[in-house]
Amino acid sequence: MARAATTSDAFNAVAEPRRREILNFIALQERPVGEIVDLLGMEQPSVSKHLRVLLQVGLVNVRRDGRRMFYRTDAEAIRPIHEWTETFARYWRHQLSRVKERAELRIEASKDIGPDSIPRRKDDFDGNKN
Amino acid sequence: MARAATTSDAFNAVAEPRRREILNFIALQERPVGEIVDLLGMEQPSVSKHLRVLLQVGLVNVRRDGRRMFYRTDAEAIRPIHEWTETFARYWRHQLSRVKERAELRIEASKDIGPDSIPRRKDDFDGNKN
DNA sequence: ACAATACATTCCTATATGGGAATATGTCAA
DNA sequence: TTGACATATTCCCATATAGGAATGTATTGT
Repeated sequence: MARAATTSDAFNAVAEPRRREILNFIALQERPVGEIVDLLGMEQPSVSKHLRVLLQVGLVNVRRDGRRMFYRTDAEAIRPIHEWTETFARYWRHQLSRVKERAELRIEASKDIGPDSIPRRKDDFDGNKN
Repeated sequence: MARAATTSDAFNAVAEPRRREILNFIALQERPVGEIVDLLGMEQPSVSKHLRVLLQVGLVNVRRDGRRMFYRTDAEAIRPIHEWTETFARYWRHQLSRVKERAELRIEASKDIGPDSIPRRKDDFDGNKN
């Protein structure tokens, strides 16, 4: 099997950086394609294709006005991603407090032993975590 | 150009559902590969390959113990994704309250004009948003 | 009807993929 | 050393890109 289609879900769709840029750009206000092209500096066909992908997974809505198509981000479709990452938030919030504690310990220690005894960042991750 | 490598960043790495499953599974506790294979019901080479991708983008850490390799999710690497989605959270929170308001209005209205005048969901998005 | 404008689609191609199968590597135990 | 165990890697292939270039389609103004 090959990689899943970009249109298979929001996760795959937003993996592409340009598509995230577009979503950011049209989050507050709907915009016609031409504006996206101009302000984000992408090729028009490229933008149309990206918008098509986003539309298929429900990440954007469209509205036609004359010859222009106004696209806008539908934030609701990003929610599943947010929720998936949210389950991990408690871990890094945890880790953050641990890092803070350690930092304080280091400050205490360095008063006596000097800065050379301060472990580099890498050791926090490579070594014995348990 | 083809699609960006799965190893290019966390966004691309987590686009694959199996990899998200793995990340969920080893979030609380480090696990040897064999356990992931058994409990998630994937082929061993497949798990190894997924773990390699996750390792390359820093989404997991490894520790060797004898012949076993213990992997564990590094939640910190998921943070950029969470933060990107967080910028949209305010929109759907917004929209939620708007939906609530509208729901209340509909309830009021339906007392007088009956249920047929309730606009279908689609109209909320297609129509005049500004 | 016709030209101009605004988008969408098609065709092309190099490239990366994920799964299956087979094999290689590394580590321990006797 | 040898065998067993745990994991990693390689090979093969069908598939889906994303971008560039060219072309198609829809809509408006005259």
